[in-house]
Amino acid sequence: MSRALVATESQLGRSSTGTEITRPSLMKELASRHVRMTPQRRLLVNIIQDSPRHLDAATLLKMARKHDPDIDRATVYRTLALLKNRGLIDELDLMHIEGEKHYYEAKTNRDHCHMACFRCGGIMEYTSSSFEKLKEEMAKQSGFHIRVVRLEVGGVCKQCQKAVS
Amino acid sequence: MSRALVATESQLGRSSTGTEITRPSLMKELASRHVRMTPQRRLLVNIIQDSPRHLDAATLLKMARKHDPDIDRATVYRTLALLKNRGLIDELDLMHIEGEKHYYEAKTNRDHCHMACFRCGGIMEYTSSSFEKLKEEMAKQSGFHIRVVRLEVGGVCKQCQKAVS
DNA sequence: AGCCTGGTTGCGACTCAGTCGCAACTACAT
DNA sequence: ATGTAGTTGCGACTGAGTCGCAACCAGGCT
Repeated sequence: MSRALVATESQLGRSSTGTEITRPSLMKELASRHVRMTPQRRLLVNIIQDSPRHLDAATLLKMARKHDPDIDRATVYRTLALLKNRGLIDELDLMHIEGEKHYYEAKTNRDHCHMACFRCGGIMEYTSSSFEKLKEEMAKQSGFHIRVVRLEVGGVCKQCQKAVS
Repeated sequence: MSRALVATESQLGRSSTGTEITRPSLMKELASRHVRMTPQRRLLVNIIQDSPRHLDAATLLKMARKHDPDIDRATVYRTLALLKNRGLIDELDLMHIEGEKHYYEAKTNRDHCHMACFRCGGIMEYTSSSFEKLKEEMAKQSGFHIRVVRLEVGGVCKQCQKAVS
């Protein structure tokens, strides 16, 4: 009932716990909304969908170029904007642990929090029913219609605390 | 006990509710930590401390130049970094509602959440004991030592929902 | 299957936030 | 009053992201 799910990832990789968190198919979502599909978009969307880690625009571009060397930076940004505006991906800052860039991930069925370790740079994901309750409470008390929520935490992870610094 | 405090601000101004949220003196904090004080820092720190709104670096620079026309951009950034690293100010994105810049505010005694309205651009602040509890829960369950928390919400505020769009 | 057209792409030039190295300067401990 | 480590202003730089434009093409229509 109030079981928390904690997933660790080393560096910026993301562990797949597979149990509670699921991601709807971006391609299907786009098709059902009659968004025009191009080879470039297909490529980018698939990379995002399948990525086990949080991607920034530059990394996404690099990965895409392995399959289509001619794909452009602008296309990457435009596709990310498209997905973001349609609420299909979330944009993260991950506490700017590696500079000012943004990270993206396919939206999951449950909102989750990202905890960034200032020592090792690792990112942990965290979901709990308390988070869901807080969201509800906020919406109710403020009358706000919530569209996106971003909860990010910076600090030192368990492992790095143990390690004598 | 679980009373929520909701403060509204028009545009990017911030309403001072005065009741629960307080801000310790930055100047005193810096003095007690033996941070070297220069006229430039005094000026910037005072502006930040007294500001009723969330400031970005460019605005802070502009305001500072009214008193010291020679103060430099780099000094502003360096002072912000200094305050941030010492945990005296919080850095906010406010959901990038006005571009990629960052906003800053003197750290308050209680963490609070920022709710950004995509329609009117207004920012609301929100504190509640549920938020405090969630923080505790996260720290406990994950073993993370939390240093900074940022909870940001994007959506449509009460007023803008009423207004026929 | 072929055509049309509005949406999409690649390109190059641009903006804007933020950083850095360096020489001149200064807060403050002595 | 002095010495020096820390700070400032400056200018050049980086890196993320945007924009206007001409060429291109997805997909609806025939």
